[in-house]
Amino acid sequence: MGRSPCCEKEHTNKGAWTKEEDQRLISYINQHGEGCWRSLPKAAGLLRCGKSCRLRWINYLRPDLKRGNFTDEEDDLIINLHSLLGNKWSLIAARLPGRTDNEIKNYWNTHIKRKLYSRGIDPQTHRPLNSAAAVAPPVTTNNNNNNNKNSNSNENHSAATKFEITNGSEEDSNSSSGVTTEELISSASPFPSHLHTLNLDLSLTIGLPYSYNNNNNSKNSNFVVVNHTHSLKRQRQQEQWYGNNNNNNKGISGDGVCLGCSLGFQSSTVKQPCTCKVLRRSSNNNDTSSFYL
DNA sequence: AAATATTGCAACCGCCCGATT
DNA sequence: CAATCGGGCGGTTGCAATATT
Repeated sequence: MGRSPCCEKEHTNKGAWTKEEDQRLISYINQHGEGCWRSLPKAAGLLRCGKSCRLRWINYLRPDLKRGNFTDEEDDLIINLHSLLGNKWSLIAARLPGRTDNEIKNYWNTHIKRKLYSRGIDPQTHRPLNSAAAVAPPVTTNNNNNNNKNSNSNENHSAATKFEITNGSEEDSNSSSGVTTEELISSASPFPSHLHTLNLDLSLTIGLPYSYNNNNNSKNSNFVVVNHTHSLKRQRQQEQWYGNNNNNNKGISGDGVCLGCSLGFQSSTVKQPCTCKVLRRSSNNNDTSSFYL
């Protein structure tokens, strides 16, 4: 039954890759192409897990990677795509040639979050921070701002296209809604798909329902449980951005949700487990969320 | 200049899903 | 049909580099 194990874990290297390992991987893939990551390490003479090889290649060694700083246009595109797709980094990365999901994820966590916070926007909900815990009316995220040098006239798109994501958990809301991600993105953009990397001017109105509930999670539930524990690192970061929370409940806000949770932080370590459980409502069949573009 | 704190990012972990046996 | 794997993904961690005290 089944297959043989992926790799002998006790005989694999971990940690940072050496130049020699990189070279071996590059030359092997140049010769044989990508694929069959399971057998690649042995064939390439690497003492690495296939997964590790794949990750190294995709995130670092691939020749088509665009290294270096993100442009303002890329920033805006990431923000807009995130408002549509959430933490679907691979989908977002697919719209940014030369960028990897890992890179975008890191960039989001280290730069864009802060940028949005400084603008008074909750990076998880893309709503103004002071309305984060309330059921708020839709907020328009309009890219025709001062930073956008490519503000092509886009008014038709602002009003013309409406998406309804009608199902499921955040995991794959598109697949079960009848609207594919590709359609979603393509419809959102006034440009051909190959130009989505830049000049994408999404005037978004996001009307996700936003309420907390204490229901238990289950596969068929309409709710997604986000069980947070907060790393000290993130906690410090958060305190730095917003000031210390002097609440005696150590960050638990009045509605029973700690500040970190209410702000959408989802990191965790074993050091500081947070007992707070946030039930974040997802869009589903009975819970239509609309995007006005 | 040294110690300490913070930041950024590469890499790992663990889970999920479809494919395979 | 069940067990198992491969590939892929999102979340998290470890650590080097950098900034601050």
